[in-house]
Amino acid sequence: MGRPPTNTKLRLLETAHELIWRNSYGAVSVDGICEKANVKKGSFYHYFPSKADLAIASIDWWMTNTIPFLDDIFSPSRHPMDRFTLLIDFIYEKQEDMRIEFGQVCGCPFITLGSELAAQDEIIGAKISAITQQKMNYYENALRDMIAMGLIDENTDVKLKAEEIYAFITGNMMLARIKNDLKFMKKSLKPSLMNLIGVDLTPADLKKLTI
Amino acid sequence: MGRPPTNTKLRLLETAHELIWRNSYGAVSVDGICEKANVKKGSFYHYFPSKADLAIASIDWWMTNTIPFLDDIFSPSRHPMDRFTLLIDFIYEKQEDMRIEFGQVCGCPFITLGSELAAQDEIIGAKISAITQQKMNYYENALRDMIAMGLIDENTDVKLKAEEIYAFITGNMMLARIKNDLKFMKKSLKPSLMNLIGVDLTPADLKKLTI
DNA sequence: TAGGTATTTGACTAAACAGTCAAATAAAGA
DNA sequence: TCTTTATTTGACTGTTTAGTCAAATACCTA
Repeated sequence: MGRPPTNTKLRLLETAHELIWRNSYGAVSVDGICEKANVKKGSFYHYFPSKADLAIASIDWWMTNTIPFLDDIFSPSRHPMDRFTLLIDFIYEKQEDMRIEFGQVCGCPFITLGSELAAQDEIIGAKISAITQQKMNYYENALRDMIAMGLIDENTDVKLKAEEIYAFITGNMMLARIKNDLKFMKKSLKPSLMNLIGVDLTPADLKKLTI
Repeated sequence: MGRPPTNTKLRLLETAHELIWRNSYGAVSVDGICEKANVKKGSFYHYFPSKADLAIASIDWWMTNTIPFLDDIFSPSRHPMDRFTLLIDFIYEKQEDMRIEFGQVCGCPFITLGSELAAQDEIIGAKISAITQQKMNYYENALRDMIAMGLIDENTDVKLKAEEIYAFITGNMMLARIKNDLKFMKKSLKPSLMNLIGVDLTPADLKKLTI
């Protein structure tokens, strides 16, 4: 009974996510989101109590969308080194797509938003921290498999190493956004990451890791 | 002849820098900066043509302030490993000071602002990219000394390694800001960085690198 | 077809926003 | 003391902002 649900809420989530990712939270207005999503302001506030709530919801929605991809990339059926190289491919391809479509390398939406708002809104800080932890769990899992396979030093502190990996990838995405340039990510991120992880590769193997 | 200069412009630069660093560009208003700096709005626009111009000027001013510290830390008279450990000390102490004073780990002001505005304003993107390069030059210089001293592999690509170092430190500062937490930076950043650089250290030496 | 309910609409507010300007003021030098 | 010049002031504008609300609408079910 009653009027059936529409895709309005989803359109707002998608639009907000895209605009905030491409620009910033502060540079995007509720009016701007509504216009792009073809939604009237009254509808906006029917679905979301505030602009900040939409931002948080859009982050949740994007992470929920991302998990199946991470589950695929970090499938235990894959060789653990392939998981990391596939992760970099996945990241690079998305960044390159956006650069082509919007003329702008956009970096990581979670980190960009978190950096902007963490100091003002501790809910968003906690949310992004949780996502960070969630991603590091995939890394830890893969690192343990690498130890089991004798690919890296068995004394590796996997929690620490996972944090290093996350910080390294994050830093590179941030710099790619600021420079609006994917050269480093394309040419060097994979071999640099393998070196950070502590995998021993021949120079010939390293060369193959350019995207 | 004429009325002598005052410190009004400097007060605006300092205040803008602090407020934008602690919060974000979008969350800070011209009115807010003026109030905190005890400057009337008319004076603001006497010194700066726009809010964006002030932000750029405050970044320049902060980098100019920072250079003497970097020159000291990266003095060729120091052992190159000490340069990097001192750099981490320098970063950590500033972050800890701000955490105590403002209750917030603030991260890197250049990167935070760059990440927020790079997509909207390419002048600021270019400015932050230049600062990034400037910092990496210090790293490269130290890395070359490390090669000369036989501390790291003589085939190390110093340009690449400097980029890795910068991305790694940047990523860690960003995560510290988002989590509002300096634990990783205090406990693990130094040894992780040494490992990334490729210095061979005994476990005992590594332990000493906690701040 | 009537009743119930979620959705949509557009006009509305009040505050905050960046930016303007002419006039007032303070100090140094002639 | 008068001129010159940089600085300061405060009142002003027009726009954009997030958020409100009562009424209208669409559609499902009984």
